[in-house]
Amino acid sequence: MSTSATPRERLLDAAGELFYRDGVNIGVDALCKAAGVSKKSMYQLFRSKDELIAESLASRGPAYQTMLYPGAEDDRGPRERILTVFDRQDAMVASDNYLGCPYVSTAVELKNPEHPGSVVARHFKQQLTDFFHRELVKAGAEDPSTLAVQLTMIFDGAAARAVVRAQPLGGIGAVTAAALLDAAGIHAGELALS
Amino acid sequence: MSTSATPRERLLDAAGELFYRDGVNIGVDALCKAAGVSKKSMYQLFRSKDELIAESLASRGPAYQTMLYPGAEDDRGPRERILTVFDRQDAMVASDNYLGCPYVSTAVELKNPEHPGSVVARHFKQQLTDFFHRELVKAGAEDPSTLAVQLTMIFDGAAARAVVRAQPLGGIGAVTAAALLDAAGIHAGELALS
DNA sequence: GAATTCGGAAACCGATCGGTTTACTGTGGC
DNA sequence: GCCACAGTAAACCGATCGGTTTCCGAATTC
Repeated sequence: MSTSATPRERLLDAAGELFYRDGVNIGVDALCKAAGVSKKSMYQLFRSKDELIAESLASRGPAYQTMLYPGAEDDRGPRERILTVFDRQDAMVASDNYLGCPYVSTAVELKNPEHPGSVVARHFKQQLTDFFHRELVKAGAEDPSTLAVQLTMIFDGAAARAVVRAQPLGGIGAVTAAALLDAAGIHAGELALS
Repeated sequence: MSTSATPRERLLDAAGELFYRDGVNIGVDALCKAAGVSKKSMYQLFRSKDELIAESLASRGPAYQTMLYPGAEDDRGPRERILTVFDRQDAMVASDNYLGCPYVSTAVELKNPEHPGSVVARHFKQQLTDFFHRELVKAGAEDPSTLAVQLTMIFDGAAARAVVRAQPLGGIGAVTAAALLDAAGIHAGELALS
């Protein structure tokens, strides 16, 4: 455990990992011990455990999205860029300590949709839908809004399937997304004719 | 709270509701108080809280499936029978105290896939996939196994979407399932030619 | 009517919960 | 040297955790 990072960074990192691995009911004591930070420091850096939950979720966002979304340098077509998300999710799911999408899992545990952590989760899901939507518009999809939501749903469905450890069916998310894109007439390398 | 049912039934009912509404971390005291059962009775009816979790999940199964699956008296085609599941899910999701599929949510909270409750959840998901599979075979689907898994995934994706309270898009599960069935060439009222 | 069983109420156990407080150690500025 | 600050360790708070035990009342059985 590196002491180099600031207490705040160490706390956010440890919280991100422990809330994911053990659930949001992990104790504050265990959290602080893992982060090498005193409870006193934690409670003057964050108003409450609930706020730490939300902030640790939010702080994971950029790295998570970078891991999931294709970068701007990927100049393949929208279809390929969309399917990249599902391929990368498949890779994460294959890890045996995968416990579902951190945002959905946290929202499930929190139950209360008004909880600051739930708000962050909702925001992240919207960003995923927005990414799909942008690509679908580029591809000239007929109904990009509906299709973007459908793709988000498949993403979360694939994650749920991994959580319950249903018999693995490799790449099922990508296959399903591809089927939906096929049905919408969105083919490889294709851009909207304009 | 009815005192008519046996302590075991009252306990299973209360557990089914409270574990769903408040999460599996709800205390045994609160549980027993809600059920009108003493802790002593609880612990001689169930070995542990974990066993109660599993048994209450299992006991909900039949009613849940009856609410979700079309009955044998529904003699419409496989496509309609499959879409019925999604329509009924939509109705459940519309309730403002919907907190996701109880089986997936519990598995998410338990984290441990070896937990007896997780085993029950996995079993229920397999039963849903099996239902889809049977209908798809009746419809003469080309690849019923893959398609059944895809439909299960859409089911769980729609539930996840409701949990994070993403902007509601009514019937999106049914629409997506229908799109997948269309793509597979499974049309209304159609039975396999044999 | 006596004995036995069932089950609820509640005390009890050590551990942990979220959160606060005190006391102490380092490290920087000046 | 000295002061102020950041931060850790640990005690402390009342509440609750999963689980066990004791006690006692209300049935059931013969």
